[in-house]
Amino acid sequence: MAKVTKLSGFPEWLPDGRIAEQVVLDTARRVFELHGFASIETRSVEPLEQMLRKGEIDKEVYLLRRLQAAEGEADPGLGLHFDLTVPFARYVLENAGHLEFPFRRYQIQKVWRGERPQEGRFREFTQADIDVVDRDTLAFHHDAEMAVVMATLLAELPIPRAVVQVNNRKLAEGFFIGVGATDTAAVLRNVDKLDKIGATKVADLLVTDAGLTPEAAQSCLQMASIRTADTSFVEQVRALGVRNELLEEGLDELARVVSAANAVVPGAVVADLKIARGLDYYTGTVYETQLVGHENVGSIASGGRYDSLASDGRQTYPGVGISLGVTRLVSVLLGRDLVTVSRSVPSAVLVAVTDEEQRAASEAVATALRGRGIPCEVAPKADKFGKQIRHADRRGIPYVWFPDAGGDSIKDIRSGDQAPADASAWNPPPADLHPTVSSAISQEEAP
RNA sequence: GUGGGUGUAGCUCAGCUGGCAGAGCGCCGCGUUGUGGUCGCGGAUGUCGCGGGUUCAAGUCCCGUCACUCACCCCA
Repeated sequence: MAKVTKLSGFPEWLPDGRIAEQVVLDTARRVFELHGFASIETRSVEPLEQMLRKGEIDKEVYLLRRLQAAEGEADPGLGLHFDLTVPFARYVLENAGHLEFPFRRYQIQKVWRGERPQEGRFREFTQADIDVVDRDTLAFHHDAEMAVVMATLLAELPIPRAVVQVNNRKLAEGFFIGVGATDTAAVLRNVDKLDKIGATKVADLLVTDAGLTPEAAQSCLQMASIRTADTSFVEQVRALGVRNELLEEGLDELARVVSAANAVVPGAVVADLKIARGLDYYTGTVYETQLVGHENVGSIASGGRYDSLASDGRQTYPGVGISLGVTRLVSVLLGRDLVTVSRSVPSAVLVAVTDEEQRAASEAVATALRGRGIPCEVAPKADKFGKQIRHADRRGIPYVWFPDAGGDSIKDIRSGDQAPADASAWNPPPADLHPTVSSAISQEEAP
């Protein structure tokens, strides 16, 4: 199940890898729809100024240019979308008059980023995104709902255990202000490196880069190290003795998310106070998701709350959402051999061809099977039966059908069992009807 | 964008101070003339990334270039 990469950062899977990806996509759609999210698709391009608002010129956006553009022709200023949130915000503004609020939507599409590729980092990849958006104010319980839906989705996939880590930017900012920080963004950025470079180096950076006193740095480090599966983080933070109004608000919000989520998906959502996520538009809750045992590939699902997802000047639209990195997840599953795909083709049955004069008889069998929903294909050549069986074996097709004027038979090539069969009545066991994707390893436990 | 590493068969790679381009796996055939897998025997496969240079001679040394890859930045 190897990855084939012609152009770095633009992954293409082999057929069995694609089957694994489709399981993720199908499961995402099913779980999202089960929770009442409506599907939309937005165009692939957005005006540049939309994507680069707040002067973020450092974003690696791919530009759209016409090959035959005339000399001096006006630059359309279009780029391939960088994420699904900005296009969604634009869509909400454009269609506000036609939408019912609160509006719940899911969106599964490719996005493009011109970054340097690495394991789990691509220039073209698929995101599966859910958001809830409302006018003026958005009920807070949706912050817990996003984590619950994503945890539910991930729990249904044949993958290592996933943990949604939640933090709250009010909590972090309030705490940093409470210890005297002036550049809270710098504190946040450095605290986020805790896992990667360790406590002592972060402490140094908090003093040199973020301008904290050594005591304040220690305090921030202690706060950022807190991680609990329940609401006990509140007491742990309070024990550090920092007092701030924004901090209290954040503590309250995060506690509500964690307790509400744990009531639905116990253990799948934890409070982790070092999660920074989103230096741009997130204003409250932030999410990040790790695959247990594969933390180094980064978050596979992230998102957060934004008080003004969109604004038309007279009305603001707050939202909260989370996005699954489908390509990142699938690339880890395939690249690290974490899943087993039962076969590389949809066919459950290969109908053998006795000789080319008898091909019509084989086609008739296939038509009968297909009429009853059994995916099958007819052997491409009337080779010796040994070769036809091998053709099926190579693709993982479990059954070979032998037409015979004296009575058809079907062989399970895994067991070698062969039995008489009638194309108008035979059915494979349900487990063999479609390719299956299963976990290749036993589930790992959390640290 | 910055800094390392690697490019040899379909895949994973070996190839010494320059001297006939290799192994394992896979693939094809036969044993087994219409029932695969195991086993045995046999066989095919190369722009040594690309371009230039040094040399009697370059996969090997030098220069350039492209691609891939890892880390940083940032993020799904």
